[in-house]
Amino acid sequence: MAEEMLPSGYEPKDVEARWRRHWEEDKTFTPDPDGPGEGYAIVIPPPNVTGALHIGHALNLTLIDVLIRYARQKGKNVLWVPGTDHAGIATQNVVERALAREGKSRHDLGREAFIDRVWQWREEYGHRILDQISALGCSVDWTRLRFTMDEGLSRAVRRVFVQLYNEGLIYKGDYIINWCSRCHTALADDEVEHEDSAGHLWHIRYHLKDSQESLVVATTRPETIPGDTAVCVHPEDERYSRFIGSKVILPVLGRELPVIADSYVDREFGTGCLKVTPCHDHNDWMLGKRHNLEFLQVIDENGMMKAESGPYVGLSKEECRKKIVEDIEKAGDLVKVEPLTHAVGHCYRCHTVVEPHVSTQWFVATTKLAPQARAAVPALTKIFPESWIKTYYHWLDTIRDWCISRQIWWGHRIPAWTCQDCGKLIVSEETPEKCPACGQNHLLQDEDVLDTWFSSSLWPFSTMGWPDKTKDLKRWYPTSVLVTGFDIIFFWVARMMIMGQHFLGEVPFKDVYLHALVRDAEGRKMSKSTGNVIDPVLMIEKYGCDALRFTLTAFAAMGRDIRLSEDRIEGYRHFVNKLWNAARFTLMNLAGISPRACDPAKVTGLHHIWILHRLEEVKDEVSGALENYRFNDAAQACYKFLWGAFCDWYLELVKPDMQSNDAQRKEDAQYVLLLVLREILVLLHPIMPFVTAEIWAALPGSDKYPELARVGYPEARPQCKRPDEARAMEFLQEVIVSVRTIKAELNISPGKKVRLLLQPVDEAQKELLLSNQEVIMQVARLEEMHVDLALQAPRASASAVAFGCQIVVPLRGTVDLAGELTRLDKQLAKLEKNLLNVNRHLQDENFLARASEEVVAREKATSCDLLDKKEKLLAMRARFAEALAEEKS
RNA sequence: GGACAGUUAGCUCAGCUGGUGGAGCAUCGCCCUUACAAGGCGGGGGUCACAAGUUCAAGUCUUGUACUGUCCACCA
Repeated sequence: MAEEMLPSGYEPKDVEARWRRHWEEDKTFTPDPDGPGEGYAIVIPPPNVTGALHIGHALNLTLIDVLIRYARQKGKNVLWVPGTDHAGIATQNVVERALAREGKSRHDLGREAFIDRVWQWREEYGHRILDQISALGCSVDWTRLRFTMDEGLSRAVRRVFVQLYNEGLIYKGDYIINWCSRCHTALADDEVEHEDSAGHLWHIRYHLKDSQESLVVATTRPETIPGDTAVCVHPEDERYSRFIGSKVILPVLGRELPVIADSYVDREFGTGCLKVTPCHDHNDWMLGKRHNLEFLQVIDENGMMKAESGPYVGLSKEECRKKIVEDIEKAGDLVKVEPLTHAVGHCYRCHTVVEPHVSTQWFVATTKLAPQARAAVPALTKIFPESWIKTYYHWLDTIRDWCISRQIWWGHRIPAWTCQDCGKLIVSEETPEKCPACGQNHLLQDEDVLDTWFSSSLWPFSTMGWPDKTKDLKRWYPTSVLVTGFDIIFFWVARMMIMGQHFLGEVPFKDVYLHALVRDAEGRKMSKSTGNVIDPVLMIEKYGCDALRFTLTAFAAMGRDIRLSEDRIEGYRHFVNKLWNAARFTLMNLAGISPRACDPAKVTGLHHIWILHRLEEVKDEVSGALENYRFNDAAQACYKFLWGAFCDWYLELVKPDMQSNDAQRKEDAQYVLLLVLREILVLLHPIMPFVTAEIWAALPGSDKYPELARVGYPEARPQCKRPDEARAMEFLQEVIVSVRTIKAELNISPGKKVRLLLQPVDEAQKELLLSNQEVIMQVARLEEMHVDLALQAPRASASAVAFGCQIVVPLRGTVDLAGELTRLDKQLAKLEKNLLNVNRHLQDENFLARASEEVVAREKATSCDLLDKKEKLLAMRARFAEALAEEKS
């Protein structure tokens, strides 16, 4: 590929496909655990196997890939494990929907056939998300691809379950849990989404048993009345204190209920009188336990009223609500109904209203495990941005035990068996042959499967072969950083911390970087129903992967959401194109040469010294930014350097060198040009792997050095840091810009060559101007340049001042002379404003006394410069005004 | 009810340790200058949400207010 000319337009599609194939076949990203370099590992947040790449994944994966590729450049031994999650409920739902289209339910198939069907589905569609990860250019190690239901990972799940059970940290019990009657399964607390919804507050009269008096309770759920087993008031509520200990009659059903007192009750809310339904409300459950109340379940797992509800048996809970309100109204006990907005729990998967439900479930005693995970932050694991630490603490501080059993089919089946003969519960990694207690073999495995997040919580070590003592684990655990969205800090991050510490004795990652959410241009969440999704796959097709990646990186400022719209991606495609064209220019001028050894610190030529100086700066900026997860800064630094310095200035400045007959001069320029391009390609490669790799391969002599994905981060070149020369270059740039501005503002065509007269402040400046005369003349488009320490400028001239040097462009009759006066006045006004600001400080005694010497000196210098410039401009303006007046007369 | 963000140019956002307000896009003017019109050059545009405080000096630190957003929480 070497030394070919690049085509005139960058065609991402072919290029990307070619490099992807190459990297995969070459196993470029498969590390050797015995290889050199410090270990650096990131595990992918495993996307759902049913998923399609959305923009959130794209952001997440891009940022990880940037870190991963950068770490490789820094000589680390880098592992990125890819994989997918079996996503229990989500996947089951997807397959069930497919079945429904055939008019079947999973029950028609039966458990085994259904699970086969899910595996089949995975075979067919599970690679889609993986292909998309690849399309995004992720440099994962495909040889280590994992799936949470793999044999190895399943073994890890069983090992963890059994050990926790034996340690008493997993237990089985009757509890009130969140029940989704559509998914037909328990949900963990954080799988319930609370949403405000408009409801009603029914005020209902409960008559006292032994008196004519009554209590009015307020409820949002009258259908649970049959399950009431007490009425509760606040112990210090004077309105009700006399009723405590007496009995009330349950409306319609007529049962007797005790009146109890508990400070849990909010006296301000409703009537201050609460009906207690222990089986159908989390708080009432708590009250029931505390006061030893009866537990009466009246709604079943399908949302239907049970026999215990008496006359309402067989109704749905919605029908029951209507009916029971009618009945109470008929009896004259409905005091009033008021509208109420309150939070109602919904299933995070299917959005059905969640019903608190009492049932037998398995739990992990996270209350016991949480303190260790809490203590690890920030000592062992740092969280970026820090603002999330509090949230992390708060969640662990208020955690309840984690309900891990799910009444679905797709997932890790709980490794627990009950002996049908003697009732013994056996928890074992392997399927037991017979009951260890009675020796019979009538064993029945628990029907439930584990919460998907159970296997996810093991991901950092299960993917590395645990529980075996593998080389990978030794080398790469704990991982270096976890990069993920803050939305799964509880689901996933905290639980990985818990499991990692418990089973490996070490936190699973040293850093956690929580990135933002990607929103649409209006700041709304992207969702299919709103129709505002930006499909990353489509963006890659339209604009190329590198443009998408650069956009996401450039917007990834810490702790802030990203508002993305398609035209931003389109905008950054221009940047990709700019790089491409800069490379084309470079190659044009490098035809036939091969890189030769040369000491860049010895190169003469101010523009070379300057660009090499800037290159050192940008190298520091990029590495500093990436090491602190400041992705946007890294992208910005590259952008500014490539476009603002390299393309806008340097490429223009070397053109005269390239046309020169001086072979040495041309060679030097070629050398520096190639060097700078190569290093900027390396810097950009983590963000834009494809276009940079493609250009790299086309550079002269590319067959002699490794491909870009294997090239290290450029070494610092301290001898090239030359701030004084860089400053001198800035002076020349300002001279050139001044000429351009004069032309533009006086309507002189930019291509029109003009005469330039310069009056430098001293010999050094004069020398500087003279030695760069050719460049200035070309870039500023001059026909003549005259430098004179004692310049006698013609009065009819446009003028400016840069670094004290007077810049004069004599005007001929063709231009609008009056324009120059307004131009100068505008400049003077701006100058005056600045001067006022600076002098306000300098005239303030407090400032002079208290500000640091350094600052005072700087302000004084600025003031002098401004004053000098002002005087020079004023003098020029005066002479010009005279000339103008003469001309008029 | 608690916690956490955000409020800077028409739009989207940078601005880390306090020292004369930046970028991209958009806009206006001039240019086909042999890498790039997906481009070049130049210009215009901001009492940095509001108020008080600390300081010689505040977009930057403190407190409060307003609005926006997110998360958590059992108000029946």
